[in-house]
Amino acid sequence: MEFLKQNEEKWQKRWENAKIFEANPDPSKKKFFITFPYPYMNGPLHVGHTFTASRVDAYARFKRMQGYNVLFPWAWHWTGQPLAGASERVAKDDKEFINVLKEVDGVPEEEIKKFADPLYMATYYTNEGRDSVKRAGFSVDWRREFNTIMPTYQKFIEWQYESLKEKGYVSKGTHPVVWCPKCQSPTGDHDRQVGEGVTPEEYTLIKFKLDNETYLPAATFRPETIYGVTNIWINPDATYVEAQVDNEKWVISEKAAEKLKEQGRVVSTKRTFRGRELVGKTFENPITKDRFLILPGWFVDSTQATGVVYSVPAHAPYDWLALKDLQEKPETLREFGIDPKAVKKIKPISLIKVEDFGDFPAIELVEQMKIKDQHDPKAEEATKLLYKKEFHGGILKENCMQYAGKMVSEVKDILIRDFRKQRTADSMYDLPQSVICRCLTPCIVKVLQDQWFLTYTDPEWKEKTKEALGKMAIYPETATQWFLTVIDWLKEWACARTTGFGTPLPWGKGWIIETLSDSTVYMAFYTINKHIRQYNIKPEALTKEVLNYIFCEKGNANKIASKTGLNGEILDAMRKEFAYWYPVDLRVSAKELVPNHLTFFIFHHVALFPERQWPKAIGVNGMLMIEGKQMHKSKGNFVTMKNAIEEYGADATRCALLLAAEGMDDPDWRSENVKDMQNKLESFYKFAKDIIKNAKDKENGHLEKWLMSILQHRISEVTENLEQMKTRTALEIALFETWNDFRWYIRRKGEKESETLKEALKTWLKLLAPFAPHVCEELWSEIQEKTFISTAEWPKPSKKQVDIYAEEQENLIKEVIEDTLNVLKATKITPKKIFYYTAAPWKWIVYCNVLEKSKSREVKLNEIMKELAANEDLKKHLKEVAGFASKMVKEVGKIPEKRRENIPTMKTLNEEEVIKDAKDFLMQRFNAQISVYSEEDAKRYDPKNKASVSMPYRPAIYIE
RNA sequence: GCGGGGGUUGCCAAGCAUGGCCAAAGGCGUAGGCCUGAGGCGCCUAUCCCAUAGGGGUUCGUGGGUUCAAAUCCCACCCCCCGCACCA
Repeated sequence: MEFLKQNEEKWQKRWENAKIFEANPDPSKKKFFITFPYPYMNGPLHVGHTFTASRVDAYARFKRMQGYNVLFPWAWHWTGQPLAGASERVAKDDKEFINVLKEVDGVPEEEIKKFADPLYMATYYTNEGRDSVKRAGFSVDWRREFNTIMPTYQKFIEWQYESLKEKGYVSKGTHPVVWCPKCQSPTGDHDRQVGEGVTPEEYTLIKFKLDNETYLPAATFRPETIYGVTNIWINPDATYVEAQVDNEKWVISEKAAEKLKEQGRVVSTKRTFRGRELVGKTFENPITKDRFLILPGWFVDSTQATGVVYSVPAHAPYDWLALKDLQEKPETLREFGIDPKAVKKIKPISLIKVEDFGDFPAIELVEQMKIKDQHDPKAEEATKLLYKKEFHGGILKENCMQYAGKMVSEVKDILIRDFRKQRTADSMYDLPQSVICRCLTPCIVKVLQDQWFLTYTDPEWKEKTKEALGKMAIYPETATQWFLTVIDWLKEWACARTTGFGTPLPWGKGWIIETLSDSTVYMAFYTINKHIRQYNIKPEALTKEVLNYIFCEKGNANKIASKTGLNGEILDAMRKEFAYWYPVDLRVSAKELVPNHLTFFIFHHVALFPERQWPKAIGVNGMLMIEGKQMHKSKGNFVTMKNAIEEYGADATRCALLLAAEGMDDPDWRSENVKDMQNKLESFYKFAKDIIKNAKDKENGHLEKWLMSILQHRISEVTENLEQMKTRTALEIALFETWNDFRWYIRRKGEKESETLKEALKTWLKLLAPFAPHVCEELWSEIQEKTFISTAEWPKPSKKQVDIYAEEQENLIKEVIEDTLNVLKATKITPKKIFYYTAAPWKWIVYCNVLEKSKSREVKLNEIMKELAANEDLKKHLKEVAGFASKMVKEVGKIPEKRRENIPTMKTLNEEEVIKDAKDFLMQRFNAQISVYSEEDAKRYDPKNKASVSMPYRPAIYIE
């Protein structure tokens, strides 16, 4: 229905004109500062953004209605490489890419050309994005908007980084990256043709001694196995070099020498030769000082690490297979001038004790798995299996010197550290698989020098961050554990890079602060950007002193003002604005940001701000799926925010998304569901309008009381769930459950012309307004409310309106229907007459008694009987009481706790009257005549003598 | 591999933390009826199996266990999703 969509734009304009979402400090009101991580502007906003932002907006609107002064700002992330990369592809006339921009992003032809300028591109998407956000009806204060390359923002980031450095959270060091030699830049996952997800791995190099001055560094992930070395493998056909590496003479593969040059080593090659030259020589184990043979190993990949491999046949299947092979080929050995007897003598050396295996697990595995030779693919499998097994469950044996008796997993790092200290070990990086850059150049590992890091390793910083986390509310709570492990796992983070947009590192020429590092405390910038824009404050004025004054209350206002030329009052206003809004009360994002952004967000806040300004809460949600699949531009299933809203309208889009998931579950966007939601909202509109139009009868019968009573529960439920960011549950109740209550009322009443319905509708609209604000606003105005529902007061459940008796009357009717249906179903009778016989008063006494007893502990029949026997009213029925009471004990178990408490407070329910009252309704329902008697009514019609089986809430039934 | 989250009745999805109110909410779909000129929309009813009297049986990834009692607790296993860093 077009009407609802037009309606949306109408209300968006009105909200804007009335400035109801512009929030200013108001000390008389509690504040609530809620944020959505600014989106990266290398493309349009999509339904994933819409999902998270809808949660943020629903919460913002909820809090606003609760009377909080709510600030929900918005900004745009321009920092980083992809924006530059994307515009470069346009500049290079990348057809495929341009097509995506046209087809998926919907960029007009004439605009695309201008995208060769990355700033133009960013501006374009930002403008588009702003339109979409407004069209979604998000309650944003736009006066605080910015992008991250604005000079004023950059002054803020400079302040942040200078402060971090002063506090000692920034360090300088080296860092390995996957590097494209041609592009001369790190090759991120997105820039790769081959090798997604491959990261540099650090090998330990054991420096075996070839002679007094020459080392043969063998690469390994298992340096503990040095105690089991029996020989070294060299590929006789590969090219090796003798090279000066820093101050030592190393023999390594030619490739390795090249690699080491990129890893901060000074390498000069002295001599190049074939591997076979080394074969047959001996070397010394630097730990045990034993000497062993170098043997030919064709399986050695000289392009991997140093091209030198040491052999531990007891624990490495490949080594055992290769050794066995050679032992059976004396002629090959002779070719290399090796005495076959010497090789025959080589015995595996056992050094790890591991469950399920004897001394030589590698040999056992080779036999068990029937691995033929080193070319058998099962050899790889066996290697992995054994590695895992020995790492987790292995214990080092006697021959491992001071490490004997320790678990492999716990001693590994210590051992590496010790070996390196003794200078018997070194390290190098390499890629476990090949990585090829988009430019088709094979990548290498480069160790970047002079890299700047955020020292997330700092134990005190970690501790403080955990403390902050402990004080925060995390929605859902299950995400807390994840945050904790991330805080522990985080290592030093390279916070600067050399290309792309961003704020230059204030002290490091050529470095730009990286995207995930310039977006951690910028929420503080929202608080002052209002003034910066309003008074056109120049970036030069935002000096360190000014910002220290605003954010840290350091310095003297007058002095700072006169020094910078800033108006002192404005300076103070900024300081107050920050002090008013901070801390951030809630930040919400998808779960993919937990391991980086959201955790950084906590880290930086605790580093820069005092405890009272630490964030209060984080909400985490799932990742949006499209028709059950991940959304990807390349998969052609990319849905933009703009398109979604154009097609379905803002309210339907929001509600469909919110209804799809909560917690960390992934919501699924299904166009069918959204379409359906659109229909639902339309019929909701009609339904509500009908109520408004027809409201005239002012009655206050039990049905009215029932409706108002139920509504109070709905208010509590929606409020409680929303409070916990359970947006799905909250919406489900606000929309569907409440709707069902209204339907029940109307059906029972037989018409919908009551004033009570309209009153209830007002509350219902409020409960729904955070989710579907536009349609609610429209209906609110049709009730002739002059205010905005967006700023109306959130309903509070009223105890006075809760009417247990009215609720129980309807519970009785529902149970009567259920039982009747069951009988009809079992008997397959088409009823003409239905007779109900309600339980006698004495049964109610017993029933309530049992209920009361059941509240606390297990019901004891004999105790109950004692009490009942004393009751005057039961004297006449004493014989029946025992049997009935025991029956009730069973029956009562099926009743919800709440009702168990409620029912006895009524003492009794006049069931006969209640059912008689609903006679017309039941008649319609079953299309039969309805008669009601009390069980004790002597004149009742009861041919099958059913009446005696009646129980409270379960009248006896007879159908003919 | 490591870490985090999950696997519920045709589908989506509640419930599982505090075992019994659970044959298991709600929505969708499907079937029947009403409404309509016919649609769509809306409304009502049904939707694990059996049952001529309100009852019984079998279900909650798989296999065990604890218990009077398990979707819910414990153990093992299988499967799916997300993250693993210089990149937004």
